[in-house]
Amino acid sequence: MKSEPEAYSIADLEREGHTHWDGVRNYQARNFMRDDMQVGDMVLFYHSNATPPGVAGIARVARPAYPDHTAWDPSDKHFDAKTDPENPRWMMVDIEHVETLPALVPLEVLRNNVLLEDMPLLQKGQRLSVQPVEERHFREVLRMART
DNA sequence: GCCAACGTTGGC
DNA sequence: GCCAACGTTGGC
Repeated sequence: MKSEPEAYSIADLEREGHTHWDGVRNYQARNFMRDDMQVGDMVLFYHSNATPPGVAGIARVARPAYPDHTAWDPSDKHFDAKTDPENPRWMMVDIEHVETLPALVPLEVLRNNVLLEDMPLLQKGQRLSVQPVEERHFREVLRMART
């Protein structure tokens, strides 16, 4: 899961303990949350639009997908006038903090690891804020974070 | 259904 | 700030 640290960082998650992942307004990203994320699933917390960008921590899914109420709040940045509360369009999950990595694993370092070359995050043009991670990639990123 | 215009993401 | 990539919108 990606977040711009100026908006919400791993430090924010560590301080709060858990959060709901509101504001996703992309159907593919929503579908991953709604269809594929289960309580207990582990999450790489990625800092996007950062200097440098990279994996900053680990979280865990704490609640399966449910309607994102911010879609109906006209004062919210991600308000969507076309979504009907009777038929929710946008969903979110809750995540809880697991670990703030001792040091960020930069995107550039990830790109230099051949074991990660087919990781979705690193594919050209990909920009989904929620995307799947294979276990082998997850483990490799953690191994890199610990060395 | 096609596609141009526009908006967003996010690395650099 | 620039720009590539991609998604959405809306006219036709």
